[in-house]
Amino acid sequence: MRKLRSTRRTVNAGAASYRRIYAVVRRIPRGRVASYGQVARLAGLPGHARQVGYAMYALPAGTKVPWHRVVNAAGAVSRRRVPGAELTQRMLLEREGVRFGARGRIPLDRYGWNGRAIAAR
DNA sequence: ATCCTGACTGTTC
DNA sequence: AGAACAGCCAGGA
Repeated sequence: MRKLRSTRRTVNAGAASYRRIYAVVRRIPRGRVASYGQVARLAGLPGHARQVGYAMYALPAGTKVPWHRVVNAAGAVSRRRVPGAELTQRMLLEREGVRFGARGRIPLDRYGWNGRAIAAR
């Protein structure tokens, strides 16, 4: 893991980042959601929200990572390349008790994960 | 190695 | 509240 440092820096860093990202996502409590930016920050990659999305995209089918708990900063399910998957995510969240607002947006002040413990609200 | 695209975000209009 | 911009990084062509 740490034997390579300079030449493969890019690839290595990328893989390590993915691991960190997944580790953070795994920590999101059931019935809570976190934004891509928040996950990035907690993973030690501030400002790399986009990469978090990319990492999610790279997740294999049947993963144990609760990727559906990651939404964008607006509290909405981000549109994806493959239409329909958004509904899957929404379904998974509703199954955990997350309620969606009028325009399919989740009130982050209520379901947002504070990054450590479960906020009262 | 260069260019384009994308599960994003904060700032500015 | 919604739209335009620029920044960031990885992967495929």
